[in-house]
Amino acid sequence: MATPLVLAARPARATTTTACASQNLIPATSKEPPPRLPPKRGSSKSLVVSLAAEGRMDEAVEALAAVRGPDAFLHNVMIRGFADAGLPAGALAAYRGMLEDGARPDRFTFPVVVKCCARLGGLDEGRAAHGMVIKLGLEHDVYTCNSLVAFYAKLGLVEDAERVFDGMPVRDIVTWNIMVDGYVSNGLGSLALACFQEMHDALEVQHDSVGIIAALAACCLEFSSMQGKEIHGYVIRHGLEQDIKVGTSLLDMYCKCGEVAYARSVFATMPLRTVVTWNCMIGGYALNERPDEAFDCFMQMRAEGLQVEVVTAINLLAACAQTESSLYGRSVHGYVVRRQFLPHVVLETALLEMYGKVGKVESSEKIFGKIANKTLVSWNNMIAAYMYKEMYTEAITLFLELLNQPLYPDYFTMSTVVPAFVLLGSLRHCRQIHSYIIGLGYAENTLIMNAVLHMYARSGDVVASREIFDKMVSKDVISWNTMIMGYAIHGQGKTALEMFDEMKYNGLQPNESTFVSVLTACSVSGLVDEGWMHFNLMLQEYGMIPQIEHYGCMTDLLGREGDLREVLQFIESMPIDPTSRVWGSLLTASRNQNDIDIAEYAAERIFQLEHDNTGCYIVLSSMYADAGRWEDVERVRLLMKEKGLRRTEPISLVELHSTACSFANGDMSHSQSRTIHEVSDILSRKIKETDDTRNQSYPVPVATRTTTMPNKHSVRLAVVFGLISSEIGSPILVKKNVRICNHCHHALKLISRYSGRRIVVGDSKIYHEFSDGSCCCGDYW
DNA sequence: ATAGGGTTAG
Repeated sequence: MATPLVLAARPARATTTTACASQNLIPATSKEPPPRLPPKRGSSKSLVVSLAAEGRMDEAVEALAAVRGPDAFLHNVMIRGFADAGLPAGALAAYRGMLEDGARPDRFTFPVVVKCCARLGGLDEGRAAHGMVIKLGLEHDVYTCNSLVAFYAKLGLVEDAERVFDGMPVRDIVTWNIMVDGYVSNGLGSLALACFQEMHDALEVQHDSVGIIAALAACCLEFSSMQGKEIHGYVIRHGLEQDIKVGTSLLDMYCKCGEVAYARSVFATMPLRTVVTWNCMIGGYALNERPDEAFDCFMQMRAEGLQVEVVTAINLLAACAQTESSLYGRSVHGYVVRRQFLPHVVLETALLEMYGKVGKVESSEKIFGKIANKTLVSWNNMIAAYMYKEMYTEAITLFLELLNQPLYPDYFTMSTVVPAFVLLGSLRHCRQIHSYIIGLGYAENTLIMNAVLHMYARSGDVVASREIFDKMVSKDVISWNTMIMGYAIHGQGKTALEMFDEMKYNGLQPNESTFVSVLTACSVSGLVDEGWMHFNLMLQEYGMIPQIEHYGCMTDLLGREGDLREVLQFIESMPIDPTSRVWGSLLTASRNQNDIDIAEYAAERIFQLEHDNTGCYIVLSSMYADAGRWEDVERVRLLMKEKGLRRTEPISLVELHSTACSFANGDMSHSQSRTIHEVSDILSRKIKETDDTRNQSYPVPVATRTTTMPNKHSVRLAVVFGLISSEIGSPILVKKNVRICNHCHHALKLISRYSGRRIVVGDSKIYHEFSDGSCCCGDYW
């Protein structure tokens, strides 16, 4: 638009009269620029038309007022003028004015009006317009119906969109494109592709780029590069590959379907690329966990002189998040500050996520605090950042704060925060979060209820898990896997296997994870034959090649049997390189058999893979201690100190009716600590007296502090406190963060007998259910 | 004077 000369001569920022006066372009007495005179117009009608076309809507409204009895055409001009000027609310006001004027809307009115309703998310207004369309007999107009289909699809009302679509006597290519795109934007990839196919058969004309782009987006949703490749073939056959947007969409589709090589070749053969093309390529590398290639691509982009934009930075940050240090991320941060890209919610969220993933949670917090209008994604990422640093209390606190916001937690929120409740190990909290979830209306959301199932099972209440499971409307493989695993970790192997059969009976196809659950059940419950049977079943019946996790379970299973040489042989014959988890399984087996030589061998292998495996040092050290090899205990202690490793402080949490109490080793902080310690001492003495099993009384060296004495272990204090503060006969539930030592395991078996209580202790891997002198784990864990 | 298009966080 041409600016009046008198203004153009003014310095940009000089707005005072003196500045203007000094220029001597405006008379000193005039504070306002002279009124702009409209160019000569033929009539008041054409004045409205030209003002509306220029987007000068205030003036257009005035001009319209001067027209006597404006017709539908002129009203349409006004509506369109507002819409084009980015004022959908104004357009709707103009439409209402049209109705008040008694003008009859026509086939040119509704496409714009309905589109404005869609943009404003105004469902009621859109429905009213739809009613008017029918009243005026315009329901067969293709343009009008197209806008209605798009409107309903955009508001997520796919069925309404389909109803309009189905009722159309004539459809054009745009109708079909809108329907395909409508399915895509509602996450219905396979319906979109079916519609795209149907369109192909129904229309005589070829697909255009718009339809192709929508169909490619559907392939992304379906993670189907196969169908994407078919479309790619169509594109080539019909000469659509020259279209940059089509090329970019193809490249994006390949990236999102994990086919980086194809994406790269599309990229390489594109005659022209836009910034968006580069953004997609950088984002694609990041998505496929190839940060270095993302950086290379970025450098190349800059070398070609392209301007970095916000999306480029966001995609680049995803790559930075995958590097070890915060170095790259910090430099991108500096860059976006210099370019003044901030504030920008998505960018800030990407920054906080990046800092979270490289472990700089304070930086995340700082950014989070500054985001003016946080989205749910911002909250989710901040919670995830806390979780990554194992700051569970902070994660939960933030989650509770989120519940006070006008935002609704989604699946990502829940799946991020539920593990915090799991690790906190408090059933009370589990029940709280469960009721929140119901309150939020997620009771029938399979993904979220799966997380809840898992949470209860991990927190010691597999019965609650089962109740929820039975009530679930639509169970998927994960629900079954979770339930089987729930029984597995509670030592109920038989029930787990029954669930597996029932799952198959219900027509569900087991996947790799199902077998991890099944094999875990067999190993925890010592079902050796069943374990082997299912291990073989994997390949024979389901054509699945056992993965390292399955071998891990088998190692556990064999370790139970006792022949450590056999376990070692099994590990060495595996077609996959054993991981520290597998060697850890051998370590556990050798600890149980008291074979220090093999334990040392396993530990060595673990240290080769993970020099900082704290648990491994602890097991080794306790084996040395049991053997009275104090100089070796000291050696391990020094080694850990050298590496800067500190053992995870064991914490045990006991759940009572109204509260949960946590205990550390040798804990004296509780108000009843004296009594607790006294009772623990009495029990400890009683155990030694009546010990008629394999127990050798442990040597307690002078050098060892009281806190390491087994009867001061956190789990004992928690159990004793549970015993003295709950009703006689009621079960005790304790959750601890590290595995239980054999002294405590032995002691708890006997305590369960003496007290006549069921004592349930969850460690970091499984649940031990002690009753009447034995444990469901069969003394192997 | 009328409808529909590619890139962004988990």
